[in-house]
Amino acid sequence: MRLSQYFMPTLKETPSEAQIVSHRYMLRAGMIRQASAGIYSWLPMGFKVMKNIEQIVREEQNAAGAQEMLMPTIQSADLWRQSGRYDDYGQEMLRITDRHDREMLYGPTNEEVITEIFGAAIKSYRHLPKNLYHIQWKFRDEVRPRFGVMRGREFLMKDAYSFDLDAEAGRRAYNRMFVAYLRTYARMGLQAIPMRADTGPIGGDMSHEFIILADTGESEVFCHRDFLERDVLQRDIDFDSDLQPIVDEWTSLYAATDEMHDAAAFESAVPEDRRVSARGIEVGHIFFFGDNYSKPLGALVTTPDGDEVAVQMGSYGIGVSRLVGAIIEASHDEKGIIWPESVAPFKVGLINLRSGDDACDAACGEMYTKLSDAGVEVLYDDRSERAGSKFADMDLIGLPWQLVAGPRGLKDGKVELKNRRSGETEELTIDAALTRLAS
RNA sequence: CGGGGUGUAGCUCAGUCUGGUAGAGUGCUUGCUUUGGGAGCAAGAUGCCGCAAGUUCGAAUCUUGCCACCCCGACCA
Repeated sequence: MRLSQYFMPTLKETPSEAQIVSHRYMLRAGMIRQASAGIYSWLPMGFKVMKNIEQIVREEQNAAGAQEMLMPTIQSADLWRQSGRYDDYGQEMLRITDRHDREMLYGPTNEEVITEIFGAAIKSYRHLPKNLYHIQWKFRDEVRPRFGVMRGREFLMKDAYSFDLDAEAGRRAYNRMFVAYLRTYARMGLQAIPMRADTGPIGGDMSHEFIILADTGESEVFCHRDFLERDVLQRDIDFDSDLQPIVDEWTSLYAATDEMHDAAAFESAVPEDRRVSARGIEVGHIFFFGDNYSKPLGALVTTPDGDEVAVQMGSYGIGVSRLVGAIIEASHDEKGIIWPESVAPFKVGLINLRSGDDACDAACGEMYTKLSDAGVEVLYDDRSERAGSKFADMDLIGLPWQLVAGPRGLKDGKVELKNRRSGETEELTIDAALTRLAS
């Protein structure tokens, strides 16, 4: 993509409404534009990042055996009356009336809809287990939206729902999602820590929040330092195998948000030099809830014995749009964003230091074409801006690599390759730089 | 929902107290000079001063009502 043609309205100054770093950088980098409180338009670059995140989520869900579908944003109030949540949900639910005076709502979550769909189609234990998910916009009418996309009212969420015959099978479904989540975040360059979450009236240990550490996190968290040194991607996962050992490995060490925190337990379980107390951002939540919805909504299956039982369910959410902000919170410096390569809108930012100069234009044109042909996504800054503003913009938008060509280096046939994260730069020939980036 | 605050150029903000032709910086346009970390000079364009009613000869400024947005708290993916 040539920057001269790309819609990327960057700002030099920070709009006054933005407080936290991800919000400031997303506005300054031209990734989003606020439409109204807690509701954003996603401009091309922000949209690209969100799509990259979504794709990682999708791949890992599929690998774990979940099947993608799509449910509507607008739901019927009647369905929610059956589950009893229409009145319980309160003002966070955006209620709508259609032209026939029918009560509708903009879905804040999808348990009712999926349970109805499942219940209408699946009647026998023979068709279990199932795990269905979608990636869809949700709306929760927060009293006070803030932090940009981290806590908007409208947000994109992946929510999966598992259906099993009994609680033991439900645990296996839960474990698959648990491990898939670890992998999903790791692929985005995040170290997410599963923390026990409140299971409410159901009880048990089958609810975890996935938390990443960031100074601007909304809640205080406490955990063992070992979590920060683990790499779940190192081993291959067979989702058909028993995943309990891996789950145990990730749940045996102390990790809790402030609501679940027990200072005495923390101190006895974790040696002093391994204790981490920090702030965290919740980027996912998994929950096993048994027959809470299947019972009232009549999602019953026949058992091998011929009995009818309500199906055992779990739900598994990942805040996709929130992750865009969360990744920035976890990965930035004073100049701007630092994208992990897996979610970066482009891999390389190609900077032509003097657009209009024949040698620079030719060298950049060649590099742009060859990288593009090699399947490398390049944002080519061909604008006739000054070097300083090109560097500043490129640092702000945080592409992993900056490839810089100017008259000075090109005299010797050299270009400069800079790693955004480390700041290291290297002078290379054009061919060497291309080889490096295309590999 | 309680408390506080702000609405003036794309963005950051002055001007409001004390009513009298709408301002600055930045960004934008044009030209020249520049060109390796947000350039210099010159010329230019840009506003229902959040909306509505009122007071007044005259309202960005005073009064009333409304709307929007932000911050703190309580609440949440």
